[in-house]
Amino acid sequence: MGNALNLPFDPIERAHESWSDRWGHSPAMAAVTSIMRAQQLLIGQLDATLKPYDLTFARYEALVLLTFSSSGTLPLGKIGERLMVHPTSVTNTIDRLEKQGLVRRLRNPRDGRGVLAEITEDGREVVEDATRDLLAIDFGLDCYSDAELGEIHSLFRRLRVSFGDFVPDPDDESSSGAPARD
Amino acid sequence: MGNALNLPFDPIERAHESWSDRWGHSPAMAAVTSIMRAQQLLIGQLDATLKPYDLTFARYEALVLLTFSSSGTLPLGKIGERLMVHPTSVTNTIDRLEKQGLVRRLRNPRDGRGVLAEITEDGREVVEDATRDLLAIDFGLDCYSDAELGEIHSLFRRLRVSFGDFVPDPDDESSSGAPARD
DNA sequence: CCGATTTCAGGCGGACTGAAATGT
DNA sequence: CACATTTCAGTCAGCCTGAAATCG
Repeated sequence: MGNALNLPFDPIERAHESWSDRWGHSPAMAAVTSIMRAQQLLIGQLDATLKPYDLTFARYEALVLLTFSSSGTLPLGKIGERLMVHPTSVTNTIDRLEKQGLVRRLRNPRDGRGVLAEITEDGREVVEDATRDLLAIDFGLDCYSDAELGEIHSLFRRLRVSFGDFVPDPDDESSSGAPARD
Repeated sequence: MGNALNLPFDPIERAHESWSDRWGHSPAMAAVTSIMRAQQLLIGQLDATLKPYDLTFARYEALVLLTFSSSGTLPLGKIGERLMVHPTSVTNTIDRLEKQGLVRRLRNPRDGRGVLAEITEDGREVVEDATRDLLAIDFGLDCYSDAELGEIHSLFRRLRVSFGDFVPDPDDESSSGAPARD
């Protein structure tokens, strides 16, 4: 996984202190470095957990998305939209999954320009097994309570809105992180 | 930057709903996908902000670290330790910064095995300018209050401890995220 | 000789750009 | 024709492994 440094001090805290001395206290600087490191640790553990299946978290997500479709198929473009990844990355992801026999490509019967990815029986089995393993490690977040996980989810939803990922439903107060006032 | 999808729905929320139908409610799954997306958005904006200086956030961090040293120098190994990156990644980072004239390599006078990276005058200027720009966008986190930023920092400190990044000072209650007892 | 530090060669998965192929 | 969808070729930064070189 490449971590477990066990330093006798917190390197991020130390950087934050030096930073404050030079440019002034910046909670944003401390937070952003924390987020970067957290993501690095999490993706490391998730990918390590999926390694027995020769999957990465990105490919796992694509596979899961296909199981959510009633027909087990989705146009590549839809996959890219839902996973928020570049079209060429989708092609690459589906290429790998297809070589592993976890999906197959079909011509889209309703649009000759399009291609459908269809999950195979092997793919469905792998998703079930991999999901069991990921749930067993709580997606790397077992140090948090459900309430804290909800807090994280809610805080970052706001960030995604502010970056224009999606337009929040004005009737949904959970999108703002604060109670709605009509 | 590659984002600003402006979807009429939240793709992560939708995935979470389908997930709940199939494998049960998992706040961890929702949180981890939020974290992944947040990191992707943030690194995109940080790197875009640093592009005029031909820097990435990773190289910027190395440069900043050097300014924190009183001599303006650090052994490469120390840089790797503080930034929590692989030794070969440090070599690569310093290579690039050296080609840009922002650091230079020196033989470590106290250890013939070691190499010191020293920030140049150009390097110091670039750090000041780049820092100004990053502060101007609040490191991409301008949608949060200082209290929320502290919350994020504190929550992820706990994650980093649980992954063994460092051993928390037992006298420091901020390391646990919960009040200390005796 | 053992161990620490850094470098080098090389591979890998992911993200991107630009252009092409194909079909609506 | 313009437009949408996917693919291909190629580049790039990042992260890793394994082996070498250098020195304590």
